[in-house]
Amino acid sequence: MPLRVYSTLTRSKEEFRTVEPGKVKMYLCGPTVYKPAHIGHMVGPVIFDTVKRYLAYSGYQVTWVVNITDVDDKLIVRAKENNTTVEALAKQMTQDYFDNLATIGVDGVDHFPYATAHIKEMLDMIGRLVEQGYAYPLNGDVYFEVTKDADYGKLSHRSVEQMLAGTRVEANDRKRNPADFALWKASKPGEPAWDSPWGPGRPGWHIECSAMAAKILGPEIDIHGGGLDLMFPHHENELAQSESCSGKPFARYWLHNGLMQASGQAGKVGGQHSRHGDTPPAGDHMVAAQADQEANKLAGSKGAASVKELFAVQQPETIRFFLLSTHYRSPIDFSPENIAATGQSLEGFYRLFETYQRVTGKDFYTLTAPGTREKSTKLDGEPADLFGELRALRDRYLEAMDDDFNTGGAVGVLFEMRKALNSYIAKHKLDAAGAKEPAVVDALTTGMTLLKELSNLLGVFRKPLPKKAGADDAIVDGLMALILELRADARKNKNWPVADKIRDTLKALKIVVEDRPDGVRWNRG
RNA sequence: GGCGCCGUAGCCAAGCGGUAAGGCAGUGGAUUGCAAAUCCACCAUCCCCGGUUCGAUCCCGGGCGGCGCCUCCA
Repeated sequence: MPLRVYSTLTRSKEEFRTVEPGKVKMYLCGPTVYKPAHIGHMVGPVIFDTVKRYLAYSGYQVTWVVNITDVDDKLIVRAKENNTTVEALAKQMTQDYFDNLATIGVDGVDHFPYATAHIKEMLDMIGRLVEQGYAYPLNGDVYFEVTKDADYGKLSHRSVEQMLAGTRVEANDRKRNPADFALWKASKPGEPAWDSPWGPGRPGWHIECSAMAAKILGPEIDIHGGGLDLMFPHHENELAQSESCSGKPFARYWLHNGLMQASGQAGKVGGQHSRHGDTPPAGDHMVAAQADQEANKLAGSKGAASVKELFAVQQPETIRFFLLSTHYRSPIDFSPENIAATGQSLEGFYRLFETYQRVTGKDFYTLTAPGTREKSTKLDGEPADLFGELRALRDRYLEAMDDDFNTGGAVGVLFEMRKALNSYIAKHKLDAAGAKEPAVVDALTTGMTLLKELSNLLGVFRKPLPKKAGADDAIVDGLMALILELRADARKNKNWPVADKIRDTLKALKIVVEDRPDGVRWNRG
């Protein structure tokens, strides 16, 4: 099965064919760097990082660009609030963004172009649009004239007439059409400004993506990504500018990811109102509805924790897994409970890695797994039952990913693979004392290598989890060694009450003690 | 008002024409001094009503319910 992707442009799944054979040009709308990133800002990067991994695995040479918007109204406002400069604020927040990407394992971005470093390219593009009659200057501003673009609205599937009816498009007499949008904005005193043929000003919101994508990737790209919320107006406008300027189709596939949603408490209040039967005053209803909406908008909600705060209490790997456990186009309900449930479900994998270590003396994390589909782990010969099952699972995994990057389905297969390997270990009593058949152990390594190969594609299980311990490690280790030695003595003498008391008391302290055939294991819970 | 999305077990979540993957939780069994972990087994007819079809969770129509965008929020 060839790779198929869903494009917003056609509202359907299409076979994936690149502009240039074997090469993929991918652009993702990046952040406006005016405040610390929250979880929602990680959704796109994690998804498209995974997309890139999968495309590379499938044999493509991928170039991925994510822009950094470092000039914008929000930046100007916030810099003023914080008594700093736009430059300083942008620099600080860009670093925050980079740190978070690294933490959550997004390392496939090839270029991070800055808007302020591409003013010239933007002005060139605006100039061409004006020359070609798609744009007009007006009192220092320059506007794109939507009616000049015959297929304007094709991405979000709306027409100019539709947009005018019943919308709140800002009334502006001076514009030729209310839907016309700014390519260039004349600056007010004190605002960041660049010289232009139309006077000092700064770029409009959409032009930077058009200009930078064209500069780095060329006028025709393969994949354009972004959050669903950006589809209109941002992507629609970006598309209009780019295609009007170049006369070529801008992006072959538009991929929009679903948004992160906070389960809103306010919504429940509103719902109860209506269920109780007494009609709340219209005003209250409006307030409840608004509060509800606010609660659902992570970006808008002031309480949304920064990702850094989140990483402090949740493993970044858990968050990444959480984001990939559902299809990228679906909205995800963010709640501490949901994240915790994901963390819980990952425990079994870490257990398996430990078991593997015990059985073979090898570290799962340092296994070298094949990086391409062509060279995928060999599963020929014996044991036919295990290898046969793994082959089937691999097929299902790749089938899921080939179907519009269905990471949710792929994650499910990973769980089944875990079960198959655990089952194999149990069947051959590999985790028990005694000599083991080398061939049987080698087969396990082959299976684990496949697991590594496939989990690499999701960007998970790449590195051991950081230890939970604090600075008192040496002391705790020493004390634990002593306590467990005393407990071992008690057990030897079949003094179960003492042994169990030690284990139970430690458990209350969040230290889990397990008696294994080959010795005792303890862990901070 | 316009453009869309969604409704699968207690929760999360694949499947989208041939009688429902997986995970968490739960239940029974194996193992264990007892636990933990692990293994084995069990655990849903897919919001409702019509239609198309030999056959629908999956297609079409109509409801009901939830949600997003149209506001420089990723």
